[in-house]
Amino acid sequence: MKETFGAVPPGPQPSAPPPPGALAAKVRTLAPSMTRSMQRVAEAVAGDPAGSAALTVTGLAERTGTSEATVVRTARILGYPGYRDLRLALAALAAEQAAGRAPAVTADIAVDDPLAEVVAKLAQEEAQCLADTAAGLDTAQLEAAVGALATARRVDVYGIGASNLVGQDLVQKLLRIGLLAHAPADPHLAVTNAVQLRAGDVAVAITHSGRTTDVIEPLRVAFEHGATTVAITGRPQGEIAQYADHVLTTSSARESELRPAAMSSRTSQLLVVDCLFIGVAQRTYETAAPALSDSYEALAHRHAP
Amino acid sequence: MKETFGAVPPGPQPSAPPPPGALAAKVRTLAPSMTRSMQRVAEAVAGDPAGSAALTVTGLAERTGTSEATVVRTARILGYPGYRDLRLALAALAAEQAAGRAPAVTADIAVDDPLAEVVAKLAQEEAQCLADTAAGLDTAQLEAAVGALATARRVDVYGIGASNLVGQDLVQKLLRIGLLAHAPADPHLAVTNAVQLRAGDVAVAITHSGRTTDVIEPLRVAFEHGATTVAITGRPQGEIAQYADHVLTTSSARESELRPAAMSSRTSQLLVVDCLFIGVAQRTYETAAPALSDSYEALAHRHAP
DNA sequence: CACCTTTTGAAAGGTATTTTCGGCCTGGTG
DNA sequence: CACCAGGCCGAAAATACCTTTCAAAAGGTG
Repeated sequence: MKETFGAVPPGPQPSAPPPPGALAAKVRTLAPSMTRSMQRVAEAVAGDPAGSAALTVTGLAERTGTSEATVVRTARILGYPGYRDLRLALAALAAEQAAGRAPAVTADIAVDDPLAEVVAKLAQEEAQCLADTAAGLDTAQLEAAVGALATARRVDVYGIGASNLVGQDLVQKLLRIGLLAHAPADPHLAVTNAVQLRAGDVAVAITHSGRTTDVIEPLRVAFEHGATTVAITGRPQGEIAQYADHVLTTSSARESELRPAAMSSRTSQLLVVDCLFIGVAQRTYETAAPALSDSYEALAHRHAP
Repeated sequence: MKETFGAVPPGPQPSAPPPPGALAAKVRTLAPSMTRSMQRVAEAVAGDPAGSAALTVTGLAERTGTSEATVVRTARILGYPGYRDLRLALAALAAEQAAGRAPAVTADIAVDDPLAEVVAKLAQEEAQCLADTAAGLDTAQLEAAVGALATARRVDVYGIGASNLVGQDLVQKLLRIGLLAHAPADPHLAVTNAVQLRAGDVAVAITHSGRTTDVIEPLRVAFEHGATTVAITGRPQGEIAQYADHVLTTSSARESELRPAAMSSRTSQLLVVDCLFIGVAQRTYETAAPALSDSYEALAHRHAP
């Protein structure tokens, strides 16, 4: 590997391919798929970006009581080509949070919190969740997914429970711009539907855990039948990724007793769904725009004057 | 490291520690003491920190038409032990100034926005929406609604289209903590249900416009049958308020062509729903907590290992 | 308890950075 | 104009750092 040699064009290209500030979020998202020693490393870099950026691989390995290999592996999991790049990102992150605003850590919602506080904390948590998701979303994957949807002959959306509602949201939106979409709530029906899919069709699976059998199964079937498959999940390493052409990662904020992870995942998922929708609407603007206003007008008489 | 010691004019102090920010200034100050090729390097890094940080010594040497040695020498002049450290500082600087120009009041999402921007704008808009809603939510009304729900014998949730999905979200949550709840999607069914309600029951209506006939109607029926009625709407003055004992106001952010108000209202509505749920869960903690973990465990086997 | 899978660190193998070293250009001088 | 410092510069060697490999250790499983 020659690293970034001739590959860099002489022109100005300031944008950063690796996400800048999403590190803490990514650590949280990916921690479950890490081994113990990797988690130690991830914790160290998330906890002290500045300090870690000052260390070499060997130094960081020593500080975390692991080996160089583990440090590199962790960097890979976090989405960087190697430690060198993680280190750069750490330096950037440190500067950013030194210069910028406080990360604003919210306390968990407690049983005896007054309602006013509950409202504030919930709003804050969900906002954080949105920021994390936006920061961690892989634009290239999104682009690919949007492209597939925009030209899809037919779209199936698989999700169970709360995720099914998100799926229905997507379906409602897609229908409004003229796409053919379904979000079967019944797992058997989902598989039955999936069998019908072929190349040119798109299947979207939504599952926070990435391990929900009832959602993996229809996606697998769709995948094997040649449909383009998209997974919206909080565990991009999960089993579901095996059957997904494009993986869109949602971030899960910390969970508390009263607010399980499943609850906050919905916010992330909806953001991703909205992005998909807007993307598709942009690409099919000629037909989407009139379809949107048509559907608006068609509903007008259902409202009181 | 003897290097060009005697050659450095005694004027400006070489500044021993590695300061992060004032790089451009330093380049200007130290430029006189630099040779021509060094100046080219210094200019390049000062002019495009981000781009330079992405390059290796060799890459930067090529871009500036010099050699690796010169790049390293320049780094030394600028006060760093070597290029490696200059590179880290550059990454930090780039992040810093990127964060600086971040705020940028969100413009509307345009048809030709690149996806990365769409993601950022959507996240920002929804976060704004959350903040607005949290700020505008009447805690007393919320408290009252929570109280009614916590002791309800039965809960009906009315909503159509996207709002119905929000209603289903609420229903799913309430079911998880042992409440009896329904969210009929069919307006006729909704009215049929509403007729059954009596004092001690709760009806929740969700409509952004506050004028959706299909939602007003069942709420009116419920109201007239003595049920406690709650309205979640963006128009607290709307017709629906007439039949609501408690009105919870959602905020609607500005709408754009591609993003109708209905879309952003969902975020607000979900926040309100979450607040209701948490409130109820707090007040029924004794039964809610075990019910929550039961439902979690019951689903465990539906996940792959 | 044997077997297999996963995880881990030591050491080998590469790359990127730093240092060395000699050529070359510049400008001054006889 | 020829010659000679004196320092600038880059090719290549030397080193530091990062990455990969691989076998041992740890952890599960039948």
